[in-house]
Amino acid sequence: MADLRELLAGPVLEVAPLLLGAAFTHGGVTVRLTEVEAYDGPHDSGSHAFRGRTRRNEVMFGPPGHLYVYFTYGMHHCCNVSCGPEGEPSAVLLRAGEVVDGIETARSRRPGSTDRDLARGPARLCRALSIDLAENGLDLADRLELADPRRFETGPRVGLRHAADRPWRFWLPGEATVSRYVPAKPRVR
DNA sequence: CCTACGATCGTCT
DNA sequence: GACGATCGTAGGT
Repeated sequence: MADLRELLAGPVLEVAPLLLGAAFTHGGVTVRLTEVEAYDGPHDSGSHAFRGRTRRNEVMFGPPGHLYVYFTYGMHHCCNVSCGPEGEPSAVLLRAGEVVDGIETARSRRPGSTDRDLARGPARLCRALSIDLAENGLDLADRLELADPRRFETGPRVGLRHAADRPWRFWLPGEATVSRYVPAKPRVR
C-alpha cells in the first residue's frame, strides 16, 4: 500500500471517502470510520481556516496525516485528519465510527451508552477514543489503517450555518452508526 | 419515532 | 461580547 501521508496529500474531496472504512486506533480503542466530512480551507466558509491561520487551526496548515483537535460548546472535542499538501489548510472531520476493538474500554468512557452510540457523532467518537487537546497535532502514521471503500454516499454536512448546501459529507451506506442529518438551527432574537 | 432547549468556555472580533 | 463542525434530556406524537 502506498504511503499514508502520500495518499492524504490529495485534494480533500478525494481524500475524505478514502477514510471511510479505515481503522483508527487511539487510547486502547479501535474504531472503523463510517462517516466523515470535508472542509476545504480558504474556499469554504464552513471551515475553521476560512479566515486564515490562527493558533487553533495551525495543524490544518501543516503536513497531511496529523490530527486537528478542537474544543467546542464549552464541553466537547472533535477531531479531523489534516490533508492536502502542506500549506493548504484542508481537513476531514471524523463524524462517526463503529467500535471494533477495546469495546469494554469505550463503554467505561461513556457509561450508559448503547454500543451503537459509543462513537456515533464527532464528540462521542473523541470521548470513546480518549482524544482531547493533548492529541492536537498527533501524527497518525501507524494509527490509521486505510480500507478500500467500494461504495459510499454523499450529502450535506451537519450542523453548519455557512455553506451547509455543499454535499461534502461522506458515509458508508446502511451503517447503524451514521448520524441522522440535522440542519443548523436558525438563531432567534 | 420526533422536535426543542440549554449547558458551558475557548476562540476570535 | 458573541458564537459554536454537539450532546443529553425532556416532553410530545
